[in-house]
Amino acid sequence: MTRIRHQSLDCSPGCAVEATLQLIDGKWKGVILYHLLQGTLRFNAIRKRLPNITQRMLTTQLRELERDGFVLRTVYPEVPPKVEYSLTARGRTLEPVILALKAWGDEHTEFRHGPEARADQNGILSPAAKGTE
Amino acid sequence: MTRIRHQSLDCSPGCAVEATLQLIDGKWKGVILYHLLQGTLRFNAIRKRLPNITQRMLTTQLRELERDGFVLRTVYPEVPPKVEYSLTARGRTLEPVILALKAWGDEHTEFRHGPEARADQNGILSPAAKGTE
DNA sequence: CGGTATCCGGGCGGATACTG
DNA sequence: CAGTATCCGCCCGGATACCG
Repeated sequence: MTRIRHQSLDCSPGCAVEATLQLIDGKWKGVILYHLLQGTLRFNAIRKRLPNITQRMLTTQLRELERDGFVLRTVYPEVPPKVEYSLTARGRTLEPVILALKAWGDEHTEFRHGPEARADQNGILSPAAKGTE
Repeated sequence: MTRIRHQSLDCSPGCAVEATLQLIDGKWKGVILYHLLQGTLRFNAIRKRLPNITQRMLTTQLRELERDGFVLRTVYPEVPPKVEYSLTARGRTLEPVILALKAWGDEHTEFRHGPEARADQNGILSPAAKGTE
């Protein structure tokens, strides 16, 4: 696994764009990073924020983020186990990128798929823990 | 088709991040957008900048970008045919996002596959410096 | 020149069951 | 609680051939 996808990075100067995209690609990585920008989270805490992600996928994506040096995984040898995920310094350098993505989405995306998806028992964390940009 | 991937956008506030990512995802879209930021390009002109993209893929990605309202396709009824691609106003709103991706890549990516790929026949934008390890 | 049509392998990611 | 293991469908995207 490890999200190889395909690594033909022999493109032009735009190469850097591709390279970055491949790192935060993966269907869930962007959102995970976004949530971790707001602070350390436990495994199931992240799950609550991504209602549709499967356990397997969350693990996979987190492992890849960890492998890429964006996320720090801290295991507390307790019973029951407790694992916390936080951003590394390198992970935090992605903040402008993530925020740019979010800003654009907020500005130009309309969510049209009925009102049912708006039901969200959140309030877990302050959603505006950071500036709008 | 059209890059459906999967549209379970019922995520939390980070949803906008996902939404944006899905639009510029697709292995080549980011780079294509990047190059089009620099001006109108003909089909084969784009191909030259993406040495590894296949004709089919370039067409597909351009069609999706067009369908998403990012790219304008102009056909000149000549012989031989001439088709130009340019960004729409909406497409240009992605500029900060693309530039954020490129900036991060320039700063944090090392291209490890020999010095041959450093040959850029055009310093269109700021080529910036490659990062340290 | 700028496509389209078709075939096809592989990875991506979902579902489910089991573990420490 | 926080995983791992396994099975498997489906989409992504490459290769190739042909068309206006």
